[in-house]
Amino acid sequence: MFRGRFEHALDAKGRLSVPVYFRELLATHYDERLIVTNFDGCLWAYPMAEWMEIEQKIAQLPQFKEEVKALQRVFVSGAAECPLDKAGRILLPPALRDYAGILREVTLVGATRRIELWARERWVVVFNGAQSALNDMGERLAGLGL
Amino acid sequence: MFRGRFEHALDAKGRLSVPVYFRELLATHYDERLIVTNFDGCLWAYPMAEWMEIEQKIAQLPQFKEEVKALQRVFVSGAAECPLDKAGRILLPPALRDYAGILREVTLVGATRRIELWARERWVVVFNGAQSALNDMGERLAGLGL
DNA sequence: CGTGTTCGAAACGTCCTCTAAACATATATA
DNA sequence: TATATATGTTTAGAGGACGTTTCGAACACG
Repeated sequence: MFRGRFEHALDAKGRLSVPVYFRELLATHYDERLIVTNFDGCLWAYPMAEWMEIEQKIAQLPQFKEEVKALQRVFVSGAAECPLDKAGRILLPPALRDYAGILREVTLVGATRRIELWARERWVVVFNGAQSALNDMGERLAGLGL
Repeated sequence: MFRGRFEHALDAKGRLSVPVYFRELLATHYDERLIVTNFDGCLWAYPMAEWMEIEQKIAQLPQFKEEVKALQRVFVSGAAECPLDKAGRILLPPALRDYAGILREVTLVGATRRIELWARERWVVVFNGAQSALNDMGERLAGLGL
């Protein structure tokens, strides 16, 4: 399970060094392949095995439903395989970088089954938003069974 | 189960010495690893085993729900492992200190399954707030089955 | 009232991990 | 063959992590 936050920077070639902590998780619980896709104004990175499960589920959904088509057109079509190189870095395709507004500074966000990649400036906004959302959703949160 | 209140202070490197009482609880009922995360303007510290249960539950929730994403972005992404060192201290990462407004003085609050860490000034306010809240919530309190 | 013990705070000092940047090599394309 | 793009390697140094010791205050006990 991914958790924790890390501040990294792309190198001149658009490569992002994955934090050692995540690398070790990947090495011990998964393989070293990540699938990265676009969503919510940031990038979602999944270990291959997790991604396959999700893809499988999407494939079972009614293919003519609007929300399914939309999901496929954004979430599935954006997906790119980004294997870790020998220095523990991943190369982020330009299209994904553009989508997420990533130029150099990236905040890596451990989010249980995925890692989110945010352009630093966007993350600040989103984090505060999420926090106030949690306050406003007290009851719904309680409903989650935690 | 954690209970009681303690007033401690960080050292120059941001380390917090955990009260002996909590240390002994950890040693006898858990292992010596704590997961610390940010919530409600303070820090929540869980024994690893407790944390894993919560994380597990979060992983089972619908990942596209707003409240789940918010929870992951605040609660899960804030989580850092803070093992006890040989002097019974934990190192609080700067990001967590900032979040909780902790500079030096910390109030450690035993809260059953977790320990809360508060910046002293905030704690005073929150404690009084909780007190009046208890008065206003007589009925809801009764509904808890105690 | 004095003594001893426990525990937290402070002050040092060292080690070493990790990232980022720079450099080098390979591969592909024109 | 030359140039651009992708991939790999190396290095340095900054920052963080960790351990130890000493001091002092608080407390308990005789």
